Amino acid sequence: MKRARLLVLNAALGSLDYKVPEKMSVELGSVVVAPLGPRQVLGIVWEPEKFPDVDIPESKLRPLLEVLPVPPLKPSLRRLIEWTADYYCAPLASVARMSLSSGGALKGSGSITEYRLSGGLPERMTPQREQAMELLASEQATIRELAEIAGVSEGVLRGLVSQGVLEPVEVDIDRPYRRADPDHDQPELSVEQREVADRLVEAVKARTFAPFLLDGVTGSGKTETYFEAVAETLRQGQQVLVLLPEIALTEAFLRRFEDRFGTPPLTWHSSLKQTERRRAWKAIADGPAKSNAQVVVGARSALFLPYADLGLIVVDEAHEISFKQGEGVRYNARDVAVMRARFEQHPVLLASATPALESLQMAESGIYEKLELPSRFGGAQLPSIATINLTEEKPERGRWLAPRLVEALEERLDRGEQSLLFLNRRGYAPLTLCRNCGYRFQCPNCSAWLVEHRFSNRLACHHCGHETAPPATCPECGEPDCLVACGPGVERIADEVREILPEARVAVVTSDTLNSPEKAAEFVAMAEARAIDVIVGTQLVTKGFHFPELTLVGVVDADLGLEGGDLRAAERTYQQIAQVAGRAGRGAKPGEVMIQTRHPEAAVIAALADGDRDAFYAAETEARRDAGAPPFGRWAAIIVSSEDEAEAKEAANRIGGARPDLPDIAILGPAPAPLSLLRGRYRYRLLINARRSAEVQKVIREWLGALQFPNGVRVSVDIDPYSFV
DNA sequence: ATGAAGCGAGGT
DNA sequence: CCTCGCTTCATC
Repeated sequence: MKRARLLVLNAALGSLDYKVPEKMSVELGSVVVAPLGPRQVLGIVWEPEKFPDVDIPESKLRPLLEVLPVPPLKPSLRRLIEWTADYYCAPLASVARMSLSSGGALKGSGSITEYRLSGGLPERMTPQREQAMELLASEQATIRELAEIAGVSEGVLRGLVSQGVLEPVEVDIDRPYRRADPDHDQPELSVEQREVADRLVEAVKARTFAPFLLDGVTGSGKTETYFEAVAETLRQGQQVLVLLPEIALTEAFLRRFEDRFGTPPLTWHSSLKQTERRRAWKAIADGPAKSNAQVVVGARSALFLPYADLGLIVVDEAHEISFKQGEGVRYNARDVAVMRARFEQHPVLLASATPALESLQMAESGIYEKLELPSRFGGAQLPSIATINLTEEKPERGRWLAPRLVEALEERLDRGEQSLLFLNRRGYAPLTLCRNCGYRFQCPNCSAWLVEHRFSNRLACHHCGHETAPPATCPECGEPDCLVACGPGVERIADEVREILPEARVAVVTSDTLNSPEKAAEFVAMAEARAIDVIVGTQLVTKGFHFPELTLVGVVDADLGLEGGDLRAAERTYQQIAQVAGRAGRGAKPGEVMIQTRHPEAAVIAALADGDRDAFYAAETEARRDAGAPPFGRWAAIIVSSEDEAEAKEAANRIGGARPDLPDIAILGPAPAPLSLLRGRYRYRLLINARRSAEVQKVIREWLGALQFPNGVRVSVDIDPYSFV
């Protein structure tokens, strides 16, 4: 009898053995459906020896039900899944699930039915029908997805189907994509770019593991340069994965890609529709020869897809902290990308103008090969940077922009140039309080203030999504008209700009306003057409945008990111400000940057003002070395949470009580986490600081493995944490 | 994970 | 003697 050991896609279940029916053929990596009690689960056939000490008698084995018609997961991907689970102390099943993220939808193949408007009208118009027809004007999707988009029930849409208003379209999920042409439009590269491109092309041809750090100043043309490596990978008949940190970036990126290769790449991100996801997944697994899935541009989740033949990974804006997943499997896509390249034996490129200290260190120690683009493309100059000391040059009362910055804004408007104001705070004001009794609006589910959003007239929690309308009277003392907004958010800065420059066209750019690829595209088009004079934005505007007429960047509050004692605060502040400064003067006209701060003497701010990147990295390196922080030591966090505060505290104390006593590992806490209440759960945290030589993961697994916790308690481990909330 | 079984408290 | 809600157990 043939036996198969499955990695069952159910966290905490581990492996289960099954009988392979006579006429069924499975191999390692096959994706199968298996019976589990009264249910069915998805599983992956795995090497039995990876799960030792299992000995189940044959009589207990039930037969597998079905093998899914998809290529088996390759050994390189299975090793990557194992490595990720091991390194980040996550269940194997949770990691494996990311590879099969279209889930059970892979059953069967062939076609599915989608619907679109036929142009006809219903016999009777109802408000729901009208709403549906308006919102679905240019949509084609399954009934379920259309219902979601239109905000009506599926019944309403089925009514429209029977009246012929929505017409069915058979969609073949196996239909291939359009083929990209590596020689569609070859750009002129500078000498510098050419050298870097040649080195990358050579590495792609070599078809072996080779990690690169592409360190190029903002506006140096990194994308065009690595596109040459992409082109070579296409010529080799292999696949490319480009990881980008934000969806807002992709729109501009996709256009540049299409200009270069004649067709847009596949995209992979959380807002893909189910059918698009299925099609992309299948195409990626089937490989470029069959499906034309040659280049995938995606968010970090694209990293675990089952590429048939990957030949290159590019991590663009590799310093971005959003590559680190903050919940579930807390992996860092930048680091896992390097591991994947190693397992698959191909080059990997980390590109950034402000590399993470860890990446620079790897380059310096010769583990990564460093490639540099030290000057801007097309002769553009890097912007000049000045600081404004807010303790000396004070903004007017109730305002946030210093007179010198206001003057500079006026100048740009007169000259018809664009300005960008950066403040990493969404909404109108971060805190609302009652003038009469001092009541502060707090989230009921989180230990955080509610942020006023004046544009949508809501008080919102940025952690859990809780929202209320601002009341007319204070909920505490009942006084009317007594609520005051404290501190600025981007909306408030935008208001201030409109007051100072009434004729300026102001755009607020945050994840609230640019929440879809369409909105992002619309913003880029307006900015390029110079229909916007002043952009006020959060960190979203620090990335990737290229507006040649933008010549002034104002950083409203450079000190914001330095508060709170985050281990990476200085580095993040440096990166954010350097990146946003990099938006200025990318065209023919020189750029100017003004940084408002109360601490012009702080090392980060001084380094930015002097344009002395090396000084910043040197100071930060020393600080990290002293603190035993990465890359010189390692951090990990254990987060204990429960809806019951006493229970969470109890569990955390028990973990603390069982702490191992080892010479190369220091354990701090437990203490309430900085956000001690988050989404209705009370949180306690232990921090672990280890020497590089310590086997942190092993220690943590053994430490926590020996303990048991009540039902409502969740214990999660964060290796190399980025967020310290 | 998640359904089934086991078990004490309180109700008929 | 039954029902409800909760904990414990097993799933190949």
